[in-house]
Amino acid sequence: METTATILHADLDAFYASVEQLLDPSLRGKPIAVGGGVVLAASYEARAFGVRGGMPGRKARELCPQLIFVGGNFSHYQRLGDAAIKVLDDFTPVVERISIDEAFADVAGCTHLFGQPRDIATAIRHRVRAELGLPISIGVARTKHLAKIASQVAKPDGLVVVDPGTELDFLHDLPVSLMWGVGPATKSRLAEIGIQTIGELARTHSGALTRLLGPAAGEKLAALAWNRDPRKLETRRRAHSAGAQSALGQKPAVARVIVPTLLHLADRVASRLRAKARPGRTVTVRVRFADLSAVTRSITLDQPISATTMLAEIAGDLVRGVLADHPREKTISLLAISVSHLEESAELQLDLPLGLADEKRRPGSKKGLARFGADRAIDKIRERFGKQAVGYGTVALEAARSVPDEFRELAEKEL
DNA sequence: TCTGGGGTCCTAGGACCC
DNA sequence: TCTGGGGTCCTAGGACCC
Repeated sequence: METTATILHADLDAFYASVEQLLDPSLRGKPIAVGGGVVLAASYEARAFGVRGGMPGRKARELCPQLIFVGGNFSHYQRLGDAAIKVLDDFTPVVERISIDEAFADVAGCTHLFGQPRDIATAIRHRVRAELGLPISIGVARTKHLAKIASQVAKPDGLVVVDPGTELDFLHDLPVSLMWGVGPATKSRLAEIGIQTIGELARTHSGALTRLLGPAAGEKLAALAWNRDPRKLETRRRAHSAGAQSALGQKPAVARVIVPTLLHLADRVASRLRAKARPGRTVTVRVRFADLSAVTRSITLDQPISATTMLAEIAGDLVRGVLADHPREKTISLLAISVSHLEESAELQLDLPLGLADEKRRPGSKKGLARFGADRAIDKIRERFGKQAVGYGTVALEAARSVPDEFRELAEKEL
């Protein structure tokens, strides 16, 4: 069955850094990093020195003394990322956005209008460059996995089309680390049995892979290594969970630290849930200790919640449980709250605190109604005057925050 | 001078039901 | 009383992705 390669994977190159260089021409051609304490993105000039995203700013400066740190024009990132995706939308409705700077598109249905997939990809790259001033790389293949690998190979600012018939030749010489689902742990496990290329992986007996990686991962990698990728594009994916976390440095594990932090995190999460009318049933907290080891604890409620103080109290109970089980840990370095099992709530009014044994939390109780009213009031004030107008203990946390809220919002998925 | 923050998926054991 | 099997949900942890 000889089909055509119609799946595109488009990926803006060094996105945040490219935007900064676009906005300030004096930065072009220079090694720059977006961020401060942590490198959020590095230009290709900086990458040549080994600077990578996620790296501590201090280490980046060691590797590249002339590195220029820039503040981050977050609103422009959102605007330009959206604009690039819109270019894809002009060619086909079958677009699956992966993140702010990356998307799949299937052009099978529009070649009669715009020509071969290669021509469409070329046109997209020209338009993004001409209209937005940004470099974008595109991979074209029959499967999502191969299109994604092709765009990685195409970078920076390139196009790679993998025609049917040449797929395995293309794939099998590449390192396994380019595959979806192969991170540091899997890479080193594969290396233990002498597998470094995708071809070597393809030729490995499936039983050996299953023993090494488990049934799901083993079969998946074996299939991908032979370019068998059944995944279709999903144009409308909704999030299954929403969370927030805050790195604290090294803080004592006491209520004075924990309570306001959880309230702030609960506020971030719960206000998003309320805004999209998607309360959730499972609350998970994560506590990271001084040595960066972490513990999670979760509870699944009978009824979904999205009230801020309710969420903060449940999270507090879970965190206290964690600390009670680890009495020797006196210092915490991170707290996180996540809500999953998200439901569709037709009416926000349904979201009263239900489902706990605690008498005070029964629906219709005065306390529950009062809290519900407080959330509504805060949501309304924010609608009118902005997020900063009112909040929970944000001032106290200001100094500890290492990543601006605007950046956090860029990473949020549509609920 | 030991990496931030928002997500997804898989695994494995236990509880519980049929 | 003992034995077997399958399915689903919950919890905790790990790996991975952007």
